[in-house]
Amino acid sequence: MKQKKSNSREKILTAAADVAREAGPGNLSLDAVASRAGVSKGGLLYNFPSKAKLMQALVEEYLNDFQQALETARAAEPDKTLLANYLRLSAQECDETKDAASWIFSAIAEDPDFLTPMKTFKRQLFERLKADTPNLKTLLVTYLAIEGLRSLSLFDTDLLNEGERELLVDTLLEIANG
Amino acid sequence: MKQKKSNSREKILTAAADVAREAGPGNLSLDAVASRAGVSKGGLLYNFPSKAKLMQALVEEYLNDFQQALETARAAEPDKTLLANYLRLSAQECDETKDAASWIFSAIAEDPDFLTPMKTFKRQLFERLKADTPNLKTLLVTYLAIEGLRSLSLFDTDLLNEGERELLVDTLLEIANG
DNA sequence: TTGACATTACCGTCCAGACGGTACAGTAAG
DNA sequence: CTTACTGTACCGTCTGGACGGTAATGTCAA
Repeated sequence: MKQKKSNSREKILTAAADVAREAGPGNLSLDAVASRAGVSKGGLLYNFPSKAKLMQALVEEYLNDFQQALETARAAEPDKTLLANYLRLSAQECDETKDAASWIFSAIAEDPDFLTPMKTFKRQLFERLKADTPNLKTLLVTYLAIEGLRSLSLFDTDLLNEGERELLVDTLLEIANG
Repeated sequence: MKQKKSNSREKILTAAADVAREAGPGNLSLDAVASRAGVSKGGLLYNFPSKAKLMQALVEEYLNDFQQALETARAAEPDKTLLANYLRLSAQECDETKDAASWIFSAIAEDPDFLTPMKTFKRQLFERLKADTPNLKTLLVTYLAIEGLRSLSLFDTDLLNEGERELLVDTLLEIANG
């Protein structure tokens, strides 16, 4: 019964991400989100009874999307290892969505506990990777490196140029497949 | 002695970091910082004319400390490469200061531009590393991996156990020296 | 030495504005 | 009648920071 929902929910969620990016992570107010979404404040509160619920939904949606993308990638290239799929998908995500995940800082500012689902998600995925990857060193180095890349993109630090990023990802995939 | 030693400044700075950690990044209020530092609000505003200045000082102090630690480490072990020194120092920093840098999120919530000094610092250091490291692949992989480790510790994600972290750092140093 | 003034380093209060959230009446569609 | 809102009015709280003191510490002239 998950599939119902008005399109307002989706509009509000993307509006929240937009406001977080444009107004800054600390200025994510319900008023701003509502007006950005073209919805009244009452309407927002109807869909998300509190700011906390909105944040929660933001995190859950993000996690869902990633999971789904991972499964899709895995189905599309079953010959590749899970690690290789994960690395490529993450690199791609960092590449395209410039700082789309800036709302994460809003969530942290509101309450760091909102990240708990992300942590458990990461832990589960890491366990899966450990079970699937024969060489622990390989996993550690490549996983952490891609985590570093994610960190740079999250903080909007353009430290690497195009060539360097490409070289890095290629190298990581090489290591993962070696 | 031209340098007036008002120890209030230092007290306030550490108090700010403490409050950020304990009350959460989004609840860093001047009142809380002042009372935590054992200083009145007026006194706080005397030392830091605005919240923005306080944040700025926090960032600058952090950067100064790191730079100083790096130079010290370099002087102590001149035979090691700059990269090796950087990796070890960063790993150590992630290890001991659990989530001491939680105030960073406060700064971001206040205004993401507060991170600009950190970005330029990183860029300069990275340029230095590039000039000093013959193999670019080596630099990219190890630098990003340590950045990943820093990210995990910043977000307080205890993904790796003691052995894994040790294995990772050893491997990185091996790669850097290989 | 002393008295007068200046600066430093801080105290404590007050306030305007922003924000999350509530309440409630209305409405258009199915 | 229910669902999914709109719109307005409102409340309590929190927060940055402006402001007016004030005690201690210099500084300097007589």
